[in-house]
Amino acid sequence: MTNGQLQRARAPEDKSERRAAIVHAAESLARRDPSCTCSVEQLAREAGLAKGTVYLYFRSREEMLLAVHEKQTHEIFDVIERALAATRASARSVVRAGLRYLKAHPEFYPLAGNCRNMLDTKVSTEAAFAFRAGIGKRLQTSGARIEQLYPGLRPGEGAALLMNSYALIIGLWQQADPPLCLRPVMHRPEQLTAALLDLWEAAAGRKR
Amino acid sequence: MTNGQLQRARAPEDKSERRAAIVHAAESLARRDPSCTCSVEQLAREAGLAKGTVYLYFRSREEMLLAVHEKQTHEIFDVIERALAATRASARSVVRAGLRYLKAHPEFYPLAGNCRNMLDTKVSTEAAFAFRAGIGKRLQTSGARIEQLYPGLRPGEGAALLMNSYALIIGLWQQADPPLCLRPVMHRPEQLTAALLDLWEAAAGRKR
Amino acid sequence: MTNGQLQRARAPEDKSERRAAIVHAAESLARRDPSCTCSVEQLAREAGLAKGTVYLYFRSREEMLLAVHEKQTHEIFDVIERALAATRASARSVVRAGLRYLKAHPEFYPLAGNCRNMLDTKVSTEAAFAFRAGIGKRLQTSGARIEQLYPGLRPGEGAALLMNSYALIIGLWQQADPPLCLRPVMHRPEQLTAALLDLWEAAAGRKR
Amino acid sequence: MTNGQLQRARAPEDKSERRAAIVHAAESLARRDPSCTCSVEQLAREAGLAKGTVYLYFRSREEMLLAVHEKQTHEIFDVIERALAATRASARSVVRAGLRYLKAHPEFYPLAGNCRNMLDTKVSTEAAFAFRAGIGKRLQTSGARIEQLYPGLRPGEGAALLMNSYALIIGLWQQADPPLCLRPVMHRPEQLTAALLDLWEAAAGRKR
DNA sequence: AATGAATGAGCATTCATTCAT
DNA sequence: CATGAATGAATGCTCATTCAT
Repeated sequence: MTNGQLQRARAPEDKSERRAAIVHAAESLARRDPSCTCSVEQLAREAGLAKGTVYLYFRSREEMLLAVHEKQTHEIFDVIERALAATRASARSVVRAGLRYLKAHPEFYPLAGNCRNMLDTKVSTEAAFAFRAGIGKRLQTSGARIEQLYPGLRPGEGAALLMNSYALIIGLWQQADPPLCLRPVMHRPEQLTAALLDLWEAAAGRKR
Repeated sequence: MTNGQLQRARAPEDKSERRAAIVHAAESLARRDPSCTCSVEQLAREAGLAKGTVYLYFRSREEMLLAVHEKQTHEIFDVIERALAATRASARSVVRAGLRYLKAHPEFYPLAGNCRNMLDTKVSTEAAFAFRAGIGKRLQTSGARIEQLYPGLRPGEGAALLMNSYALIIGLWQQADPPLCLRPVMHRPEQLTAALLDLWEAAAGRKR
Repeated sequence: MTNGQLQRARAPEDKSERRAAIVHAAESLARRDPSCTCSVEQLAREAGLAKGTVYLYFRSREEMLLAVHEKQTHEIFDVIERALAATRASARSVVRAGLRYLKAHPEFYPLAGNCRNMLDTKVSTEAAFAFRAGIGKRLQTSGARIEQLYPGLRPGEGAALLMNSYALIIGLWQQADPPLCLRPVMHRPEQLTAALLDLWEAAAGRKR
Repeated sequence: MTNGQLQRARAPEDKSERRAAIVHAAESLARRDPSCTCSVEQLAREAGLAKGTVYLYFRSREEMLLAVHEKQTHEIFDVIERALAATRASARSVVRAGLRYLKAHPEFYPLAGNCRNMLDTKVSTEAAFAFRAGIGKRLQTSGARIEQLYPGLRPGEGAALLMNSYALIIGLWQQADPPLCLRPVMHRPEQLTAALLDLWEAAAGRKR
């Protein structure tokens, strides 16, 4: 960086590193800005890049935000799979692990909430498909692990349980997170835990 | 209507009638446009009004959309309360009633999905609060009824069950509705029903 | 204009007046800026309007520039028709009249030169068609008058003569106007006159 | 080519060969893309080079396009001079030869049409001057040959005739090429030929 | 109250050009 | 010489909101 221009990423590994750096910068920015309406301008500034450079790594603003969401989703799966792999894995321990991640990454919520919108309109079909395929694979893997844990589950029900949990989490956030001025009716964190456990225990108790 | 202008709404009841008419027009429009990106221009045209007139009844575009969402949410509560009031009310019958409403009003989903965003940024605190309060009251009432039905529930758990159901519905829609190109991992409608029944039956089975 | 906002154009005649005012402003601007690359921003400023207002009267930047070109083209036809209507109309007098107009409106050239580009890409089909139809009609009318003047011409040859003249004028401007640093080979104004007269006299001399 | 880089052009003749190769690639590209809006990126790809390399041979995108135009213009002169050199050279045969070239190189038109714009704004004075000087020389040479053919012409009138013909061709293309939706008033190819012959025969018939 | 003309902030994206490698 | 990553100025257009009529 002799004169203000960035070190250039020439090798493929440098490039994916830079891509990751942009994603990381966006993640930080999102954490600070709960509404997650960050403009490309802001994103670039945060990453220490020129606007145009962002477009070397992402086809559109939303494709970039999707990448952030994707990264975080995979991180959650990592967490969950680790919890599932533990010797004393239980519904409770898995649920707790997932929620712990979310507590540390509150920006996950708005990103997840906008995901549908982004995929619908602003993301190329290929990118959308790749995203989905990646998530889908994790869902299958972790789902299968859950099915081992709870032999009452039929094939696919493990994945479904994960998806339901996810849906519940996002849905409750949308309804009930504080900024919503919902104090009077606000859900208490235990409500989410309890509901998740209901889902998991219903699964656990399933008999074929 | 001497000069192309609409009849004026002078009496208070005329005014709330007109307000309702705007909400109704927006609802129709939203049903036709699944992405729900309708501009104020379109909304006004659909209602047969001028753009400016909309702002006599709503402080912002978002407050108007919120009104649509509010109306629909109350309609769902009506449906659910009716189902709960039936002699042979059951988790299954209530869940069915709710899902039937949603099937007939697919525009509910995107509206609900964007609700959080709207409340966060574009809606006055009072309007947000009023919305929440209204919903909260329904939640309490219907929740209480559910608690009567399932005596194992503690106070508040009926409302929580409703909120959880709602969250699950919205969350699954966001993840799994077809436009998301999620075919491979796509949820099947039964998944939603099954998950909802899990929640409701867990509640039903609760012992103090 | 009590507070910086423009007087509003409500009646249809006010509106077309405003439209004309915008066209006029653009014309002035074009006269000052030979390259005619004016941005919408500039155009609006010149007209004393906000950017958005321009889009109330024109569907796109190029549709506006086309309107300028159209206006000028019709003005040339006016000039030519007047010359043709004179008692002692001759090739020379008509050619002179046209060239006099162009001398006073040098911005005509770049506008005409870019016209093709604009029509090809940035102008709605309807607008393009309307433009062409309008010009076409003038071409027929004036062409017919020329055919009266020179009875050797066959139907359509009058219009063709006008179009050829026009083409020659634009073409020579593109090749030879001073800014082109073409001093050494530069055409002298008489060359254009002479060439035009060649065309007109060839027409005049035509025998059936 | 050990590392994906092109063989380097060291000797001067290698360099002008590469320059010519770029021009050739651009010509091909222009032929395929009638609007001629090709970006430097595309141009470079077509030539099998990196973007930066183009800038080793041309100072700007426009200078490169100008080089294409220059090449084609000289080719037309070649054609015309060959026609003029024929034993039975006539206005008709020369005109025909020129038009035949254009028919085979439709990309000539947009290039010529944009030429003025390029020269005005995006091309260095030296490059513009060199271009003009080159064309000018050809114009003189061919013009002189025409003056031999038609002894009625005064010095310079041969060159003027060529320039006029050129102007007419470009001008009519801009007005009348199909994409302009000009069907009703559209010029027929014969119109161009006829007009050109008018010019040439007027010249031929000139008496001192 | 109703209207709709006027406003103008806001923004993603492109692409010619530069320059570190 | 060749490369292609980085740059960032440049810009047309939208649309929620205001306010003169």
